[in-house]
Amino acid sequence: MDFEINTSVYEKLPRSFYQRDDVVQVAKDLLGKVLISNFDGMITAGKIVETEAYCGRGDKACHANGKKTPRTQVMYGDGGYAYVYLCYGIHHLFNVVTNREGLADAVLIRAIEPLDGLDAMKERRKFTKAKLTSGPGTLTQAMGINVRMTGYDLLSDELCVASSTKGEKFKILSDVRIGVEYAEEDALRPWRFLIEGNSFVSKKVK
DNA sequence: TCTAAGATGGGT
DNA sequence: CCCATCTTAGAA
Repeated sequence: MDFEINTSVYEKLPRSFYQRDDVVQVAKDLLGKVLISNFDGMITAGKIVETEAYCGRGDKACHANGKKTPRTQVMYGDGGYAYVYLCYGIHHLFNVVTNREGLADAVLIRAIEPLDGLDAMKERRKFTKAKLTSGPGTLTQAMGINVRMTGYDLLSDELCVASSTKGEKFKILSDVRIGVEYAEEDALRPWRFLIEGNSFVSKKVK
């Protein structure tokens, strides 16, 4: 499939999309949108098919749950910037910072359906037979996203999220978030969202 | 300084 | 099931 960075087809989401105060709604609205990266002369793009919401106030699963540290600083900034952190010393997980200055919410992007730059993705994934972009750590590797991109403006030309004018209809499924069992009662929040029937999600719901 | 834990992924 | 791998946060 051809993909062109053409504003008549793919339009960057405006800052106001990210600045909304309901991070759960933003997580749902990010499904179906297109994540685009342009690093090292390689353009890659994919449809977002799975997300998770994290709220900075009262959510024990969120890194910035009341605590402001060097790592979580960017989440306290304005919406529409990248928060990328290293997980288990190996995986770079990409989040979209949402809400306004001082309100540290974010949406973790957990899986994409590749649309463009398949060769670059496979090369970056070292041609393994494993999953290409179905998981928060694999999609970042495929798209060349790493912790150095923390703070990147998502309205930039290197890394951005755009809407497709195709307007496909789909049903949204929700489930508990993955890997946050330590968060006690907050682990039960059904804040993982995915596109029903899409085969590129990281895991099916129960 | 020291250390345990972690929003995972891939192989056995 | 097991483990690679290393930053971060919080404790001492």
